[in-house]
Amino acid sequence: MQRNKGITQKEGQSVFALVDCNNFYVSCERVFNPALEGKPVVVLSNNDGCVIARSNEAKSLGIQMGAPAFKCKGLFARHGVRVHSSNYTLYADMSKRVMDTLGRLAPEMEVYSIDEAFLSLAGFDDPVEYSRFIRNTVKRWTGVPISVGIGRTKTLTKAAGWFAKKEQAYGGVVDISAGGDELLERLEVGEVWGVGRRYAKMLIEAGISTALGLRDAPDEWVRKRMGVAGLRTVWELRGTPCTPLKQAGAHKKRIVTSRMFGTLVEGLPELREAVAAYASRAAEKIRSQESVASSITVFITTNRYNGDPRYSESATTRLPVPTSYTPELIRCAHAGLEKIYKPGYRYNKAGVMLADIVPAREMQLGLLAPLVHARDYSQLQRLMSSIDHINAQWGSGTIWYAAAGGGEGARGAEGTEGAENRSRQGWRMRRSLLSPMFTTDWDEIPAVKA
DNA sequence: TCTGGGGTCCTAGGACCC
DNA sequence: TCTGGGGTCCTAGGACCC
Repeated sequence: MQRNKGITQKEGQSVFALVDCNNFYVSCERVFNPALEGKPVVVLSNNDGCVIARSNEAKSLGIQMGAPAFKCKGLFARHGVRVHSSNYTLYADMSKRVMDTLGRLAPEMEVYSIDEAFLSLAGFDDPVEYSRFIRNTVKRWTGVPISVGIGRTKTLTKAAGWFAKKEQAYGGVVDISAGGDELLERLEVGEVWGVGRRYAKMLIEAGISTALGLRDAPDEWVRKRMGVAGLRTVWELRGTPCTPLKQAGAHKKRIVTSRMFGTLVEGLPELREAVAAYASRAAEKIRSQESVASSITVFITTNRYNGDPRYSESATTRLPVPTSYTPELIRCAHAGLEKIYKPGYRYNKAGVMLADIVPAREMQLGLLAPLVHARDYSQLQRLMSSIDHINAQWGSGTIWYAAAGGGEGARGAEGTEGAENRSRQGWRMRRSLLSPMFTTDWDEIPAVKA
């Protein structure tokens, strides 16, 4: 290891692969509905707000990523586009299947996102051939098509992956260590991993328009204009690894649960319900990584597009003792909400963020003594883990918190109206075009007729 | 009271990613 | 009617301390 300007560099020959699921959410829908094959298909964000996944056919129609769904209605109708609400339960389950498969095929891997993973292929005689094998195996075992980019650094695998995905001629696998310069010259600088819109504009104005140009830019100049992160990107383009594979099991440093509401919300009671539901979900997430949080932030905001008077505010509460205990987190979230809530506004989004996260086992029991008897504390932990277990087995929302005003069932919006003392539940999501929970709900597993 | 260097911690905001 | 929901890292500046 050698150090220079904040960059850690590893010696030795490295070979990485980037596995990227093609149009992942659309591919998940297709696995269970083969009639979608060859058709233009899109998947919408929560509340059916905008387009977040497109099949190749939909991309060819000019449908943009992030396009508001209401602006695409005409186009969808004219071309018979199949439109789906997002079904994260299904996608998360499919993702796990893909990642489990990859885990069996590579000695080391980093799950980078719901649809991407980096693998280490150091030591394989023929990484290209092996990547084709991986590609076929994932397709056969899960039904999901993938592309693979191969290179000496993660940044180079991303560049290779871009060609593997965009240019069919490669057959889904591209190794950038052969003919790298030619590919880097064909890659627009804005497509480089780590170069976003701002830097792309700056680089183009400075006369650097391709990945190759960026690779050959002087260190000092890059350092000054793009910081050490930019310098790391440039070194990686040159084949020097600066970002190793992230260890499996690394815990998140922040956990956010936030949603746009199904309809605009004015009253405090409804906001309290929404915030309780989000705090409860965030608490589940943090318990699943066996951590506790030392601070909780609640935020609310009005619609930024509809011309309403705008207001958005957040409140952070430091927890006297780091915790993952749902009722305590709901209590603090409510206290924060009371501080920032202003009547007279129509809110369209709220959220809860847990921060200053530490592993539960590192929390010193001594800290707890003045507040909770140690035995009580372990009882609380057992209670939480029983609830999580039941919800995992029988579906999220089987057991929920009264403060959240009714189960956050996987399908969300149904069956909670009418009870006394209950708000109108306008904050719940709209998902009118939802596909069935094929893999995670006993009632919706497809039946095979023999 | 003023002057100065240097260190740490925290926070807000910017840039990026999917 | 109608515009997602997560994350990471870095930097600059202020407060505070010696």
